[in-house]
Amino acid sequence: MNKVFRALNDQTRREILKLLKEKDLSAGEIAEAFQISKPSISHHLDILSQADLVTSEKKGQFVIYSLNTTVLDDILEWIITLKT
Amino acid sequence: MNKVFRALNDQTRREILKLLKEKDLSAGEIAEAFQISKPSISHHLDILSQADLVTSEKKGQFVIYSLNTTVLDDILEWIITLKT
DNA sequence: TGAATATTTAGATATTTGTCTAAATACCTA
DNA sequence: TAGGTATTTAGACAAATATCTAAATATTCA
Repeated sequence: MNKVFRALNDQTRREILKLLKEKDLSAGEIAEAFQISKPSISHHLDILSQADLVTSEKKGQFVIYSLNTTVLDDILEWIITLKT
Repeated sequence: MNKVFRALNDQTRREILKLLKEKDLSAGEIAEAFQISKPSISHHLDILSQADLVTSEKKGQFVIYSLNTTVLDDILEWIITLKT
């Protein structure tokens, strides 16, 4: 859960998740949505992957990223427990 | 919301919130629950305050900290929006 | 095969973060 | 008012983080 909190603690990464909510995207398409360099985006995607918030699949030259929200359940439960 | 995510991105601070869920505690009582120094705990409490996750009130020599979970609603909504 | 495209890896750098000790501040009580 | 307790502030330092450019790797296709 540590890795998930860590991954969520960055505006760029949170926006990447929002983008992937709409549809799967290649690394390049994700990078185009931001002003920062492709290697930096690649790094953010790696952190999101480590937290299991995204999955990726190689499709030819492209790497397609998808949102995985199942790991957010632990966070939700943690927060709700704190609130109740 | 940035500050809340930031505040939650630390194991010690998350444990402080858990403690405060049970009951209000002074800074010293909180510090006793951890192996790290009082100034470090004070710093963590400051970050939690900045995020509005805790409130504090001076009671004589003591500063009593209380949990405030209302700011977690935004986080909950953010996560749920991502999931649905 | 070789050039073009997509992505990641490597290495560098500035900033942020978590921690510490020492000192300052605030309050209580004898 | 002086000494003791509680807490925060200041300043230092090591580790983690976000970013960059350059280079490496993987894939496509003419």
